[in-house]
Amino acid sequence: MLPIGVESKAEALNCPIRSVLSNVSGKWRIIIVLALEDEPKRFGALKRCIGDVTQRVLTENLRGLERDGYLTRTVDPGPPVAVSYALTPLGQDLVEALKPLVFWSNAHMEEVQSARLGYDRAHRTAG
Amino acid sequence: MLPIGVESKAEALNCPIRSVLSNVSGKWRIIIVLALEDEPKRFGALKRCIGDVTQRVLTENLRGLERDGYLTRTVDPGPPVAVSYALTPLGQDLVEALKPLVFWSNAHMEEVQSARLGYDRAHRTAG
DNA sequence: ACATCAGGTATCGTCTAGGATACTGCAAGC
DNA sequence: GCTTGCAGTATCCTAGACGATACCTGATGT
Repeated sequence: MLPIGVESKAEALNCPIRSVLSNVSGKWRIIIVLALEDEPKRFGALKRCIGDVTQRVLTENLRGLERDGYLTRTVDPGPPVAVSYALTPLGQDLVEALKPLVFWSNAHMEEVQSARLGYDRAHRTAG
Repeated sequence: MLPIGVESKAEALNCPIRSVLSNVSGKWRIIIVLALEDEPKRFGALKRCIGDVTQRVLTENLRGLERDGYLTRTVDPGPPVAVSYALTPLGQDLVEALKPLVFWSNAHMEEVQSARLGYDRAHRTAG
C-alpha cells in the first residue's frame, strides 16, 4: 500500500510521491533532465537539442530544476560568457529512476495510441 | 542518446517519451493509477483513498486514463449501480515502470526539500 | 416524508504553465 | 556599420487544469 492518500493539505505537502511528482510534472522538466544525461550542455545547445521550447520557458524550467537541486548552473565569464548546465548527483539519480518509464514509453506508445483511437471511435457519436 | 529532441510539431507528437509523459503529467494521473495498484476500486473508495480530489476532477482524470487504455470502467447495474475501476494489463505495466520513481521519491524527498530551502535562502534578498 | 449514499453533470471561477514576441548587453565575424 | 550568436528579461496573452458549489437520478434507510 503506497502512501498516496492524504487527509489534509499539510499531509499532501509531506507526501514524498506528490512532492517529487510535482517537481517532475510539467511539459518540459523530464525532457530537460534527460537531455542533460550524457553531458553538461550550454543554454543554446540545450535549446537546440530539445527543439521546440521557447527561451523563456526553458529558462524558467532550468531555474526550477536548479532550485530543486537536480542541476547546477555554471557561468564562465569569458568573454564571451558561457553558461552551462549539468546534472547534480541527485539529478543523475533521478534520471536512473526515470529510465524504466522512458523505456516503457518507447515500448508501449503505440498501444496507448491505438487505445485512444478505439475509445474515440466508440464514444464519438454512439454513446 | 534519447530521442527527446524534435524539429517539428509532428515529430513531437510521435516522440514516445513526450507522448506518454503527457498522459501521466498532471497532478492526479499517477496518483490514481497507483491507488488502483492493489485492487480495483469503486469511485467512492477511490475518492476517499486519495483524499483531496474533487469529484469532478477525479471523473475527468478517470475518463482520460480510460481513454488511454490504462484502466477500465465497469458498471454493475445493481440496483444499486456500482461503478468500479480497474487497471488494464497496460496500466499495471505502467505502474511497474513507475515504481522506481516512486521509491526514489520516498528516498530522496528530503534532499529535494533541503536543496530548495538552500536555494531560496541564497536567492531571496541577496542576489 | 426526509436524509443519505452512490456516481455522476453543469457552471463558474481562478491560477499558472506555456507560447509569442520584443528587447537587452556583449562579443565575434564580414 | 551590420548581422549573427549567446543568454537571457520584460510583456502580454491563451488554454486548460484544477477547485468550489450546486444539482441530478436512483436506491436505501428510519
